[in-house]
Amino acid sequence: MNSIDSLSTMLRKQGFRMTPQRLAILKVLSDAGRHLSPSDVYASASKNIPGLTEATVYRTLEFLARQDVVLAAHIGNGKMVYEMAECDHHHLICRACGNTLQIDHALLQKLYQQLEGASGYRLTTSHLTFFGLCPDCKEGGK
Amino acid sequence: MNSIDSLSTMLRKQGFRMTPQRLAILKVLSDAGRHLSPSDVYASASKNIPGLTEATVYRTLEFLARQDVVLAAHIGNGKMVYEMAECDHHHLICRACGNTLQIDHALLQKLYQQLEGASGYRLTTSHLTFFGLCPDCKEGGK
DNA sequence: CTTGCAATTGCAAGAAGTCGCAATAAGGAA
DNA sequence: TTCCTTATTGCGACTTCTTGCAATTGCAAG
Ligand SMILES: [Mn+2]
Ligand SMILES: [Mn+2]
Ligand SMILES: [Zn+2]
Ligand SMILES: [Zn+2]
Repeated sequence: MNSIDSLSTMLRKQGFRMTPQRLAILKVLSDAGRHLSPSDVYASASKNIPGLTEATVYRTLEFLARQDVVLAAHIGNGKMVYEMAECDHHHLICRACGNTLQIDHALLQKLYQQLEGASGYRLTTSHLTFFGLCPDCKEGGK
Repeated sequence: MNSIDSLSTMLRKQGFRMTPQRLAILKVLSDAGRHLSPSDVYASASKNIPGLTEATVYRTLEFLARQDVVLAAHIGNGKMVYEMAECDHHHLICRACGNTLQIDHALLQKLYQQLEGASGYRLTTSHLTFFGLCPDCKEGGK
């Protein structure tokens, strides 16, 4: 649990508290290694934390996202999803068949610099979702 | 209502029906000229269509988005928003103060071509939301 | 080890959004 | 105009997500 331990230490230094609920939710996300919905997280984490409520799951996921510990995304299935913030990436999803592709953030690096230069903003988004048609679905549609 | 008339004709040709509900919702969006939430649309449109239900508003907005007549976005206030699809643009929003900036799609044109080339997908998203810190808020935070 | 404060939780109510189904009605054909 | 097909609506139940508040509890200080 090295990663979770060091995250805990870091968060405690910021004045936040590491409750059993937070640790369990962090462990679920860390073990899954993929996008999970709040109800996925609730289902797994409540096995170890019997009294856990869904409201706490929602608040914890939002908290972890604000601290840049997890990434949040709308991937078009009507539910928010979360995952540990490890590699910087984005998603490209086919509107027709749902096929998805990861896009390395490096590809957007130049655009980000351009946007920062033009706007004066400091960009912090690092988990975009692009939609389109995959090579297979492109054929039938057009 | 030239624009709505021509949209109606176009949609009818595709086999869709232009109901009073759809026309009223389209007029609300067209008159507003800005992002509206489903409940904003419902509040305005139900003045002219007494029996209108929120479920119909949600379904109509989703329908119009799928037909590329309106653009949908999550702009970070917890509610979906919609607007007529007129100029292609994106949004850059300050996480701290909420200040927003429009970004012309032309700035992303090159990235889109790059992504399409690398993935084989045909990209259809044209209403992204970027988050960051505006020049003012950047100072205090860092 | 105790104590105390404020961060966090559970609870419960409510807002936001989705969906199946039967009734309605748009609009093309006759 | 009338008829027919089927897209669309209203309804109601349900899922997803948010929020105020009082009770709990992490954890730092003594
Ligand atoms: Mn991801
Ligand atoms: Mn917009
Ligand atoms: Zn596809
Ligand atoms: Zn700002």
